Amino acid sequence: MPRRIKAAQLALPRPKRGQPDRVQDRILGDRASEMRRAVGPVSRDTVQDRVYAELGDALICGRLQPGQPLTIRDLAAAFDTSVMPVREALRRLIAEKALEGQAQRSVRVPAMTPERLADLRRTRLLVEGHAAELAAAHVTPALLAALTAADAAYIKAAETGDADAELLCNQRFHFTLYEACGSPSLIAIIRSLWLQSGPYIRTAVERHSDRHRPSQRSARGSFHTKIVSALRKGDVAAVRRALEADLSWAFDLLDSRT
Amino acid sequence: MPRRIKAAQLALPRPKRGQPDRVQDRILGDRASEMRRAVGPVSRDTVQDRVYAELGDALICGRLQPGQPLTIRDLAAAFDTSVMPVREALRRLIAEKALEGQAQRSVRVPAMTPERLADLRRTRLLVEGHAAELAAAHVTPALLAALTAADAAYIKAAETGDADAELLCNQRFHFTLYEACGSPSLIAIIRSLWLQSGPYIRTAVERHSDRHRPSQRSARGSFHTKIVSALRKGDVAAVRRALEADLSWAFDLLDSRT
DNA sequence: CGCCTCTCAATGTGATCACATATCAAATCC
DNA sequence: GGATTTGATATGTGATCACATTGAGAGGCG
Repeated sequence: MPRRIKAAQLALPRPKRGQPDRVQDRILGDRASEMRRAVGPVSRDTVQDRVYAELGDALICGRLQPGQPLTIRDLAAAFDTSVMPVREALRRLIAEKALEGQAQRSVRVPAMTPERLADLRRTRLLVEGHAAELAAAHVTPALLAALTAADAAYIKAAETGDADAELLCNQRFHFTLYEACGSPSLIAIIRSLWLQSGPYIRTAVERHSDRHRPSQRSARGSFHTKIVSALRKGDVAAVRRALEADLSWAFDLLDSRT
Repeated sequence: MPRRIKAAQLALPRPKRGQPDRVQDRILGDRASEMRRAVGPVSRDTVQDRVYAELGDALICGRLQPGQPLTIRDLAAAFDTSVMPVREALRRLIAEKALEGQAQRSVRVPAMTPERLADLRRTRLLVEGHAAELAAAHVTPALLAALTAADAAYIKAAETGDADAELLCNQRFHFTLYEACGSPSLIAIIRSLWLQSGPYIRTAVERHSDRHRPSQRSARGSFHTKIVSALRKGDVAAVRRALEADLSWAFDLLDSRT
């Protein structure tokens, strides 16, 4: 378990040290940002929003290992900012249970225990299953097209063996489905659950890739395909069953050798 | 809609202005705190933990009105601290969707819309219904005793017409049940949902109290009693039905005249 | 009279300093 | 030699200052 946070884990857009400029200058003074501001009503990001988004991506994609400590000053150095944006970003992630932090103690990525794994599995089956049913209840051709494309992208990524790409495509497929459920509260809950289970899921995916040859790696893709075909038929119950099979497949990999 | 936060809304333990001491001195140097620290492994609270807890209570009990703006400096003055603890407490509540805040803009208690109400209702029925089923699956005599006592306390509070006491007893009854479900992730989700719906639920309860005489105010208590008796029989499905009736009763009051 | 612009106070965000606590290792005692 | 204590360093938390953005009201123009 690495004691220090490595910049590579965060996939930083640009560490760009040596220049004593401030991040807010780089972002707010950036020509691209100015253009975006002029073009559309884009919600003006703050620095802490960027830190939060980067850390969230790192968690969902499993670039941060369970149990790893995250110190404010190290992260601030990695993002080349002061401690303030990091403090608030960590506070948000702790509130969403994506990180755990006791008072006056270092923040850590939660450790993986069998109990926690079983708990997350049960809750995800409940919430994501319901979201899938809601989405299936008012399915549109546009949704089917988007999911078909996302499914194809996932299968392609899985065959290459690139775990990062595979996890990203899996995330896109699922959230394309969930965001069609029309329930902001459910979507927020699901996002929190993904932040919590991200560090573990990567282990499952890599374990599967190690065991199987590229041509056999599309097991999960077949679940996605089943979801799409059930949606096309309008079979709500079958959509839920296929989604639950997909989730259970990943969690079963973790249970088999924890 | 009040533009300024009134200290009474927060039920502050002690504003105690005039003395230029710091809150952390009052808390950490307090004799009671020192005793607690010596006695048990109590998680040492920080100032932001206290601010967070106070604001959370105010939200769940409906002392903050939907749409009301909360400014960092006003809250800091009300709590007699600097802005730092308030900033982090608000950030946590925003992350839990209990408050809404765009970048560079004031934090507000979310406004009540029919869509949001319907969304919260549906999600609460799903999640709290499931938690109740889990709790019913392994019910214990201790749980039954605790719920019976909480039910009695609620009915008593409802008859007095004290909305604050009634809401507090209702909260205690429900969370006594939910915490028996054994799922940390579900409990965290439910807490977030209560923070979100608290500002609206108070309206429902007060509306009911206005319409009915004290002797008729125990409508909700009868739902609680039904939950307990179903639990005693071990009838899981009936527990869920009774809980859903309780929740629907409150939300129906809001739908009837929004 | 209505709409626009300009200005100023209010407010959120970031940076930096100060300090108490936690953490870890070397030193000490039994 | 192992457990305990005592240092020094690391780290989270709170306070304060600085600054850009927001929002509303006064003033001016069509």
